[in-house]
Amino acid sequence: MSKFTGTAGQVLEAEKPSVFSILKEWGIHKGVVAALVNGKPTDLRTVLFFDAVVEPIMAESEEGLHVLRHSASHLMAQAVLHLYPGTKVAIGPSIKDGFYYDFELPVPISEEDLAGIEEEMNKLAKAALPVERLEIPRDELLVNYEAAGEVYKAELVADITDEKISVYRQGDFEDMCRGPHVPDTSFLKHTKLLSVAGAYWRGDEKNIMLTRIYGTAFADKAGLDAYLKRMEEARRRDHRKLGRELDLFSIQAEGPGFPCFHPKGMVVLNNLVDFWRREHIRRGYCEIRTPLILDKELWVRSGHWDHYKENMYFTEIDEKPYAVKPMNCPGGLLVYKSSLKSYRDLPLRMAELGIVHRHERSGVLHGLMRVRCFTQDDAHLYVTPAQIKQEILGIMDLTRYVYRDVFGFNYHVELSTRPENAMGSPEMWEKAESALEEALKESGVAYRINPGDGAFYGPKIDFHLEDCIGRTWQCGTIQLDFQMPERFDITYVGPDGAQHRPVMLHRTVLGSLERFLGILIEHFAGAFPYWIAPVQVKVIPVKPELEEYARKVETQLKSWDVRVEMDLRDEKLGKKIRDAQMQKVPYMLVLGEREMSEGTLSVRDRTSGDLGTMTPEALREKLGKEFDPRH
RNA sequence: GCCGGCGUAGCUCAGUCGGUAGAGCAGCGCACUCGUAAUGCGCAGGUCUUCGGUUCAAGUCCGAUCGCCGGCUCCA
Repeated sequence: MSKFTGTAGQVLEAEKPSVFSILKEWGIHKGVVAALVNGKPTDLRTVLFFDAVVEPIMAESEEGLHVLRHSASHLMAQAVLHLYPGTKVAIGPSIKDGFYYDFELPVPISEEDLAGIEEEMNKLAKAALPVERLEIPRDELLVNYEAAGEVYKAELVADITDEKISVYRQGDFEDMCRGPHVPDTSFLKHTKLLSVAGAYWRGDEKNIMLTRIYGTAFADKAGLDAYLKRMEEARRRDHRKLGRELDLFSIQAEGPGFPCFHPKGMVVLNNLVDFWRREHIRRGYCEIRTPLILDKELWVRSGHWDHYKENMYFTEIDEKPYAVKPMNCPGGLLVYKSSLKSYRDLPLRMAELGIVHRHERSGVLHGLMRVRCFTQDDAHLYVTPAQIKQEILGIMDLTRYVYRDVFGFNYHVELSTRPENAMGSPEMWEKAESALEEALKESGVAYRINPGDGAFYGPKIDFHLEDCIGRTWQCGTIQLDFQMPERFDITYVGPDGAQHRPVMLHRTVLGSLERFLGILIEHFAGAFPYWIAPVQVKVIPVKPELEEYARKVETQLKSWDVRVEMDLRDEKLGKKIRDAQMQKVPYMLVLGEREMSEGTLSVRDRTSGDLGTMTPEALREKLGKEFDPRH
């Protein structure tokens, strides 16, 4: 007899019960997909012969969905093998919001084929095939996979040293897997296949490209429907679609990855930059601007030639080689070196809205999020070693202020460490990495380590913002660099009168104006906050005869620095309101005979609708209270 | 760059079996003189991405090209 304890104080003594029977005995078996046995995820079918604490994993919980989706990936693999005999299976994990499975298929498939696979999955789900766990000796499994021509599975087994490997079987399908899984396939009735894509075996582009099918699974229909609806909402917010509809920017075939900003997009960018500049001045930064094109020799000296050439564009001037800058630091260093620096100048915070060009591979371009020319809100801080931590904390404070307080974003922080093509000694890297980590710890923010993702000249702290469908984009970054100061032999005169080497911090807050704008568009679904909206107020006369009064109102608003547009088209009021709403203009002023005779305005808010009439002064006061980080 | 898909009017999309291109919105004109999310009528707008091939005939079939979309790899 073994003794089992539940988390709500349940107790049970039984002889070799299954996990499921224990939960059933306690009456908590409904909606359960697996269980934690002494904290370890376990199948419901598993038979226990030792004392244990047993806790259910509910289908709707995060772990439950993980189990469900992982099982769904097996179900999909089974269906694919039925429909496409000869398919080799690779790996099929659960991921955020769903799952995928990679296959080598005998024939290419497209999204049109997904319906057929779904149908087969539903058939298998209905059949309620028991999902059983087997323990197979490693060597036997390896031989079996090799004999079956399952080269990918064989490769995976070859890397495992355990004596026994667990395999899950459902009907005619078996897959090596840690589990746990649902007890039978009837748990997998709410699945949806989403897309098919290519994916390199083991994520290495030197390897063969497999076919990956993405899908998702939920505990019930409501969960699945809610997810599909959320995806739809995400598409509605896509910055590429809104960018066109709101006439913010365009990217033409003549310039792939090189966006054109339209007048309205420029208003947003200019306000953003205006805010950025004020905030930096407040925080003790100065601003510089360096050339887009500089002598190739500079890039050899900086190490970019050796470490970043593939991403650079080159040109020639008077038969001498030049490069288009992919980063701003070398130019900034030239400015630093242009005069003698004293310790009294440090920390020296030199900001630059630098336009950089980088050759990005064609397949990675994505609206404003991934482009080939972008404006970094860059800054280089030249500091003494003793000032490093304090300056990093200062940048983190600025970042928190901009992301959270000004725009209301969620973000997370990563520490990216030494990459493969790193420049400089391992000791320097260790020193730099621990300095960053120390600052992170002191700041108290949660962070995770992103190994091998540092810049070639130093480790970095990265700030990631979420877009509308939960994809995250790196925006801000703080990079600690001992290399460039050496390479460029920059110095400052210390209090002792001797030459000392400063340390360099590279950092951005917004990251790139382009990407940040893309994220702003999606975050606000195009309805920008008042202070940054391209058009803040739309003046709408009820009929053409009121043009004169409308012009008067327009002039008055302009004199208050309000960005105002008039709609003088010979259209019905409803139409003009609708158009202004769709352009997401924060305020609409409806002007009719009544307003003209009283000298008032009828104000409509884009979210709450008609606010009634007010005097121009009252409107001015109201607009003056709108949030603006520059005030 | 790689895998798969898609390119028809400014935008969103029809276009059957290969027979010589159509709608809505936007634009322009006219009428309506209008009160909080689409007034009506008319006009104009296309080398069907581009180049080549098959065919009596190609938007439609085939190949390439450029671009875009979803991923992978790579990155702000």
